[in-house]
This record gives sequence, structure tokens and C-alpha cells, in this order.
Amino acid sequence: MRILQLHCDSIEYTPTKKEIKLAEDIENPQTQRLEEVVVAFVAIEDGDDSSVAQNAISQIKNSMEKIGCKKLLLYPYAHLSSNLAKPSIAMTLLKDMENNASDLEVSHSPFGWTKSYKIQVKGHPLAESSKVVTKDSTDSKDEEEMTSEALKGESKIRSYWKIMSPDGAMKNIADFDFTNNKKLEILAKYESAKQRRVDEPPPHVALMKKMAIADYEPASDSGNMRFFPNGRLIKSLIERYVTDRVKEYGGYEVETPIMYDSEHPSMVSYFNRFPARQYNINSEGKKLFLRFAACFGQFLMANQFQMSYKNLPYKLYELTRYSFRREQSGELVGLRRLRAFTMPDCHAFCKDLDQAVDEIQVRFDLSQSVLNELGIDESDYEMAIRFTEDFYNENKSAIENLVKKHGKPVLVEMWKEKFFYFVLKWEFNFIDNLGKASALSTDQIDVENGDRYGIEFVDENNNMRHPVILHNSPSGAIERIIYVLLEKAAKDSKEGRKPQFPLWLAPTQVRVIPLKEEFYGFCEILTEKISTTNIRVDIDDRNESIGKRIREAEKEWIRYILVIGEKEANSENLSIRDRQTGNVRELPFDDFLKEINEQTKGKPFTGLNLPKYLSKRPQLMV
RNA sequence: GCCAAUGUAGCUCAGCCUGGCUAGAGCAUUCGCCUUGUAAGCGAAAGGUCGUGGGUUCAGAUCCCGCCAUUGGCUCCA
Repeated sequence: MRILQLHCDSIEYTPTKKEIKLAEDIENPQTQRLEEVVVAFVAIEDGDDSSVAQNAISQIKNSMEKIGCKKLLLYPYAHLSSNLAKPSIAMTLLKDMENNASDLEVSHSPFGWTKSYKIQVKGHPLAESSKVVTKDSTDSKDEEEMTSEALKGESKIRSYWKIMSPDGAMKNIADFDFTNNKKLEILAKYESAKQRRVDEPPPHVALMKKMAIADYEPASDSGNMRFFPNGRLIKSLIERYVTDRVKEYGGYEVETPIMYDSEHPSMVSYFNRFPARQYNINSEGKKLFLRFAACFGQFLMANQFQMSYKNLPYKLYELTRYSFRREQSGELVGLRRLRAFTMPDCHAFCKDLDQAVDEIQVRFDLSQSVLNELGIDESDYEMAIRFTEDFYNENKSAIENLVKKHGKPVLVEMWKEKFFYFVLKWEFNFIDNLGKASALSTDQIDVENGDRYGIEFVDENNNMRHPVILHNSPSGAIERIIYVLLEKAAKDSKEGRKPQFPLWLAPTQVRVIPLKEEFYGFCEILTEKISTTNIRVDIDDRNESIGKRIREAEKEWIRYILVIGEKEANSENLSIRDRQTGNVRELPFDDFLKEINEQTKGKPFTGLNLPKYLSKRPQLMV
């Protein structure tokens, strides 16, 4: 017997004509409409008997209980099988099934009729499933539910939402005064009550195009972006910066494959703990999937390490370009939520929970500092922390210390019992202009995967043990950082301030505008000198009015504009138009370079990623 | 994935409701003029499978259906 089971908002069917001689007699073939119903499309196959029918109906009842639906429609549907039973047997078995489900509100659509129908299926993960029930398989496979273990786990888990203040005090969300913590309120409602409201596109989408940073690539899959030269420059600088910081912290950079064999023994158990939301590739009989995180690559590698407790904590790091998650199409938004994204991912293998708890403090500081240097400070994000009740009771002070570092009240989710593989997880959530929350930095304490991946070290007593693993992304996805910078710029703009990038990320830091052609030579020498001190400078040599060239430099958010005419050519000083003030200043050449280098100190540098002369530059966007 | 809105030149958009002339504008591009002092100098030319596939019609950018994409809401975000 084959069953396709759908949890529906509604179904409407109309019997149109008899298809077979044996068809059920119905007096008045009218349109029937049912709401809030589970529809089971059923094909009875050759060899099915009443035990199969009984088994099938008990499975259907089982899953209906899970989704909390009490109404069932049995819908004979021959097209599910090419090995159908005789109509007479089929009708009997269907009747059996209906009788066996009399504790539900059960009905069936007429057998042997051609029917037209209109159906509205619900969107939740358990709404659709298919079953095959045969005589020998008392325990049939419910494919959809197999892959949805994690989702089921999540809906079943009991958790409590609280707010923890920097002094360690916890209050229920309802009792907390959010007057001075509006963004935390948004996050709290967002997470706990799932309440969101927006009705306009996020401003960064227009900006990412206008600033020639990134755009959609129609020839790829949705959520896979193209990055223009300016965008690539910004992204590459952020990537380099995060990597430098993680290495400074003690992470060792590795590189692992982007695709894995889903049937490889080390993959199976991990893989099955997650909903099926990845890109799959079939190649030479292998079922490959594209990685959705760097975890397994690093775990498979660490599995081969000969580690001693003296080596721990040991940290592996990879900047994945890319990680892939095949998010539902309706969930994709600009640079905020993608299907292919660049993720720094640092795992620390710790000898025990105590070491993990110490190490997580260090990584918390790292994450905070990385975001800060990227131009995102504590006022831009809200922290959420989740842990099991047991872990909280045993590690109160460590948890309170994290909250204290954040310096603001924090959203807390406390689980009655562990689910997935971690006992603690914190994250920083950026709240954008439209009240949308997205996670940036995060860290987790993983107590399962050391075992699952067979990662081992030898402890003080010469015993083999599995490490506790921390999963940290100090910045979150790089694309998401760009999204945050653009959203912040949009907010500045809306509130009357000038939007800008941090100077070290600006595609052009200094624009030189020669007044007339006769100053080109002077500008060439000047820019040569400027660029030797690691400053990105270009020359607008187009035949346009001075006003227009200044306007366009302003629209590109270029911080410093140098107009070069008679005066400058014959002077020791430069006339510098500083976008931050809008005023023109006179400054000696060396002081000017020093001012810029001060601001970009300690950050990575790369040269212009476009022709130096604007006349040589194609127009990408307007 | 579900519901809704949107998709017209490289970009931003008008035209669609109420079908009918050669599908328009601004910016960008090219050419010419102008030779510039801190946020848009002037003129001309070129540029279009009207997202895509089907249907209705004498006639479709315009009406109907399917699909794709984007955005919003739902769901989701390991």
C-alpha cells in the first residue's frame, strides 16, 4: 500500500464521472469541502490484506496525533502505484481502514470515480509525508520524518525565555522593563513570540547595487550572488581581517572540501540529524552534498590527529568560501540570507567542560573586538544566550560573566533538556532598520561530536577521551557583515548623517580631480606618492564639470577629495575636501597621509580594484 | 515551500485598469561643443526577445493560464 499524506488547510473535490464498473454508487455527486484535515491519498497494491490496512491506519493515526489533527479524509488514488490490487479488494480494505479509525472524524472520497480537486497544503515540515506499507514491513519507513528529526526535536523541546541583566539577575520577559532596551525587545519578541512586521524592502538591497558591490546572478540559483570589483575588494579585506584575528588568537587555518559523500559512514549520523536543506549532487553513483558548515571537514581532519591533553585547547580555523544552505526560496533576502555564503568557522578542541568554559570567554572577547573593528559596536546588536538548565546550575558564574561583558541585558533561552549537540550557545543579533534580527558572531559548546567523529586525545592518566568542541564564528557570514554595514549606512542617511564605510574598507579612499588637462602630470606624480603609503587613490580625468565630478565622488562615499589647479600645483599644501565635514581644509602633504594612515592602522590593505583613471572605468551601476 | 505584490533600454521608472499610430522619459553610454575652483554645462546619436512559455483576439506590454525571478508576509534560519 502506498500513501501520500498531506496536512491541509482545506480540500475541495467534485466527483465528475464513474471510471470503473465497480465504482461506488453515490446519490448526489456534489462538491465536498473539508477544512483542517489530513488527506491520505491511498493506493491499494496487489498482495495487501487487512493486516496491511490495519498497520497503515495506525501509522496515519500516529502521525496525526503528532501534528494535532483529528480529521481524516481517505482519498483513493490509483496513480501512486503501477501494481494495483483488484478494485473489489481495494474497496474492502479502504472500508476496513475507515472502520479502524472511527475514533477520528473520518470520511472517504468515492471509489472508482474521476474527481477534480483543489487542495491547500500547510507549510510546516511534517505536513507532507509518504509511506509504503507492505505485509513484511511492519515498521515502514516514513521518509519525510526521517530527515526531520532535528525539526521534530526542536518543536518538542521545552524552553523558558528570560532576560538576564549584567548583574546576573534573571526576569521573565513579561516582567522586564524594555524602555531603555528597545532593540532587545524586538529580539525577544522575534525569537520567543515569532512576531515580525515590515512592509518595505531592506535598504541594503538597493545600496548593494548602487554602490556596485553585489547583485543577484540570474544564471545561478537564487541566493548565489555576484560581487563586483568594489564588493570583492570590501569582502576580501573583511575576510583577511577576520582571518588575521583568528590566527592571532591561535587558530590554525586549514582548507577542507566543499562536498561530502552523504553515505560515508562518518557522515551518516551527523547528516541525519539535520533537515534536508542542502544542495545534492549525484556523481558516479555517489550522493554528494555541498557542505553547510565547516564542522565536518575539520572534525574528519581532527579524527586523524594524535592529540595529548597537553595540546589542548587546539584550534582549527577555516574561512569557507562557500558554505551552502538551500534555504527555502521565500527566505532569501539580499545579502542577509543567502544560499552560498562565506563563513569563518573556528573549532577549539578542549579537554573537558571546564577548559571549554574558560576558552569560551577568550573567544567571546575576540568576537566582540572583531565586530567592533569592523565598525559594529554593542549598540548595534543584542545578545542571546541559550543553555540547558543543568549547565546553568553548574556554570552560573561563567554565564554571568559573558552577560557582564556584553554590558546590557541579554535574552536567555533555558532548555529543560539538551537537543542537537550543544549545552550552551550564544550569539550576537544585529537588529536592522526594519526590526529584523540576524545572527552575527556565535559560539557553542558541543559535547557530542567529539564522540560521533571519533576525535580522541590521551589524558593525564593515559586514557583515551573525546574532546569538548567549541564552534565559533567571530564575525558571522562575511556577506552578512556587508549587509550590516550597508544597513547602518542607510540608517545614517535616513537620519540626516552622511553614509560611509570605515575608511579601511572604502574602495577609493582619496579622489583627485584635476581642474584642467594641464594638471594631469602633476596629479599622476601626486597619486604615485600617495599610493606608496598604502592608500587607494584614483583620478577623475573625465571631461566633466568640476561640480559634477565632486558630486559623483560624494555619491561614491569617497572620504577625501583633492581638487588640483594652479593654486595646489604651486603650493606645499593640499586643498582637501573632507566628506565628514563637507568643508575644504588646507593641509601639508605629509600630515594628510598621516591622518589617513592613523585611521587604517592595523587593518589589511589591498590596492585599487578598478582602473586608476575614471575615464578607463566601465560604468557598472548608476 | 505557501499567500500576495512586482518584473518594460545598462540603471530608475511611465504606459497596462478601459487591447489599436513608430513602446516613452531621466540617468548612464558614444559623438560633438564647452575648458571648468568644491554636489548635476549644452546638443545629437545609439540603445527594447515589454521576465518566460502558452491561450483568447482581426490585433496583446496591455486580458487569461502555467513557469522563472525579486520583494513582503508565513514557515524556517542546525
